[in-house]
Amino acid sequence: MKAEDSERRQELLSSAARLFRDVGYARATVRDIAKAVGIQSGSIFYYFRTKEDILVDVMESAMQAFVGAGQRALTEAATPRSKLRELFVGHLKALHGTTDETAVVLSEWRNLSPKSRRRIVKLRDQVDGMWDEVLREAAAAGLVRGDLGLLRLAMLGSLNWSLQWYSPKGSLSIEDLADRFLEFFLPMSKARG
Amino acid sequence: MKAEDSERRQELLSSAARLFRDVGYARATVRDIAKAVGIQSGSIFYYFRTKEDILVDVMESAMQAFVGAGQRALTEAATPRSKLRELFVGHLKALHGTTDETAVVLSEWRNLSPKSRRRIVKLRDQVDGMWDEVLREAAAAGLVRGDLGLLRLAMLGSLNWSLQWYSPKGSLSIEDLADRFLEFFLPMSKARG
DNA sequence: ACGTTAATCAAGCGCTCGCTCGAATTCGTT
DNA sequence: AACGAATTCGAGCGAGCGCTTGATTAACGT
Repeated sequence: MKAEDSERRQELLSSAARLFRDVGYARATVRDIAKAVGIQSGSIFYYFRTKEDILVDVMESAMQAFVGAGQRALTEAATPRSKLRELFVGHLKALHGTTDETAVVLSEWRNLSPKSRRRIVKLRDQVDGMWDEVLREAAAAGLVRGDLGLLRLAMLGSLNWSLQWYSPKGSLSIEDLADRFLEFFLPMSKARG
Repeated sequence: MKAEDSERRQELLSSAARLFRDVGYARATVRDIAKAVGIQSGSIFYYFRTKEDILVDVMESAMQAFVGAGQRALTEAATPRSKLRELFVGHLKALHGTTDETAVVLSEWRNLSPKSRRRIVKLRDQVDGMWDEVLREAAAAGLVRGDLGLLRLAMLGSLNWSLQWYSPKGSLSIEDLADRFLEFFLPMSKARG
């Protein structure tokens, strides 16, 4: 098995992701990451050229989670309103889910080299494109109005900020949260689709 | 003049704040901060016990800027809608203004000790209280509905996220941005006050 | 059983970091 | 001018960092 896609490598990635999320990229040392999977710190560099390479991998797959959530919303929902709802739910689930530590992609941009940053930005643009598509349909259906680019930024801001206060362990489910937020942004049209 | 409130100390604080904002707390070294004001790195510790003390000071005065913005909005605006608008404008101005580097208070919580964190949280709660007060009035006037705590989180999320994309140098003024965002959250009631 | 390659270890290099400290300098007061 | 206090310097300590390297072990096809 090639080191590029070995099991150990995945193990390292997910341990690193959790550490990056919990204490931040700068404070998470390669020794910490190694200890989390039970190997010596030097062995990490058999799988990754640099510590930054680990971050790039983590952030890229985190962004991919958002892309996937968006694509699922677009294909599995029919009406503009339900597409928007699924976009909300999918985004929140990606943010607060347990599989990937997608939170890292929101807070560690600073530690990326310009070249790596461009790679991630491309994925982010893909996500933005899907939102804009759904928002255009929603606007055509009279659900929303105003500058749709600004609306997307407002919506994503609200959703992403949930990282600062929301816990899936609480009494508010992700679906409920998505519905409440959705009502803030389109209070008219109670049962339109 | 006591070292507690000397001019040099203020100089250090504002230089440190800018560095924290630009490259993050972890990557901003005390040597960087010292060089920015033209002294040796060791001299910093004549004014601050630790590097973290600098961050605490920066974050505390940043939070104070938001408190001040909120108080101004509450006293200088009359109707619920205009209070909310001034809250939006004041918050955005504090975020993107040139006097304080308030952005630091949103991104560097992780580097605070539990004790320091509690100090800042207290100020944040004060800000939240003002928002809730305005939102209660807005709800009473029929401007908004739903869970007001969630609404506050949604609004502040939208505003705070602007840090990721908004630049005051662009064609969109802060007042315009505040108005557009406000319309997203209360599209009915065009001219209600 | 052997040889080859993949995977891991153990040690440590070179560097930067926050911070210390005694000496030197500046400054206000008399 | 002289003194004490406030301020700054300059050198460096000790620790932790990312990363390297040569040796060592594990895994596997033949």
